[in-house]
Amino acid sequence: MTKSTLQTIPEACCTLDISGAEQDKLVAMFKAVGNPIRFEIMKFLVTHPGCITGDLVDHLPIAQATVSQHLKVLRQAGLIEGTVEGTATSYCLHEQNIAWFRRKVIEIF
Amino acid sequence: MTKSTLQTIPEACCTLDISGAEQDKLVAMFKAVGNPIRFEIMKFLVTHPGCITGDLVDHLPIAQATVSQHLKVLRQAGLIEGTVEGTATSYCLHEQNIAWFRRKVIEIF
DNA sequence: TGTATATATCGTAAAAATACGATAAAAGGA
DNA sequence: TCCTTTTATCGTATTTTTACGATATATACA
Repeated sequence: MTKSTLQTIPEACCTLDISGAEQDKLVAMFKAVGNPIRFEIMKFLVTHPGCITGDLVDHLPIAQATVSQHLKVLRQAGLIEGTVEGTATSYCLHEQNIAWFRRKVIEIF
Repeated sequence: MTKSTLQTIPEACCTLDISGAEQDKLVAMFKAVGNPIRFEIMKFLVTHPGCITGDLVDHLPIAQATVSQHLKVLRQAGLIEGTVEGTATSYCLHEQNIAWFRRKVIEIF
């Protein structure tokens, strides 16, 4: 008797309205924030909106180049926004995308 | 003139009540779900609660050993629970931890 | 007791992430 | 214009993650 004859996959009890590019975007956000340093950056931006890269470099135990790299990951995930101000760059959470993120988490989990 | 003399770190506009082991746990959850295969597993468990490992192996484009490894990551992050039933293992979301996860996301973001 | 089934774990190769120093780029001030 | 400041990017070493086949483990069944 083959496996497929007996196997009972539980019925889908519901549907989940996420897939494709939207799902990829959400997973990228989870991945971005699923790193201790990047989570710490997000925390710092919640409590210090508009701070510049140097503030984060001071706050974190890693080199400037690495902070910059992490900021890039968060930017590309759409979680934060950088604004060039003179020689500095000011960072904030990307409120609109964060709101979307929160909605999706609530929707799915 | 030194940097510290002029630098103006923006005031903390608020506090964020997460740190230490709790923060580590949350980051681990984000990391676990921040992988396309593992997110797909979570989705499948939402729609097919109580399914067994083999169901996931059938549903995913990767080897059984790899699925098992991903399930372990999700288990260790506290996102899912496995129940041994005969030779099979039935998986479900860990509802209590998922609820905590959702609360924390809402609280922070 | 032997065999089949289901899953977890082991060992390992390949790919990706993380970190750093060095350097480029871009703006401001002397 | 030259120097300083700030940040991003490049090149690269190291670590971690991801994937696989092979194998161990544990239950069920004949």
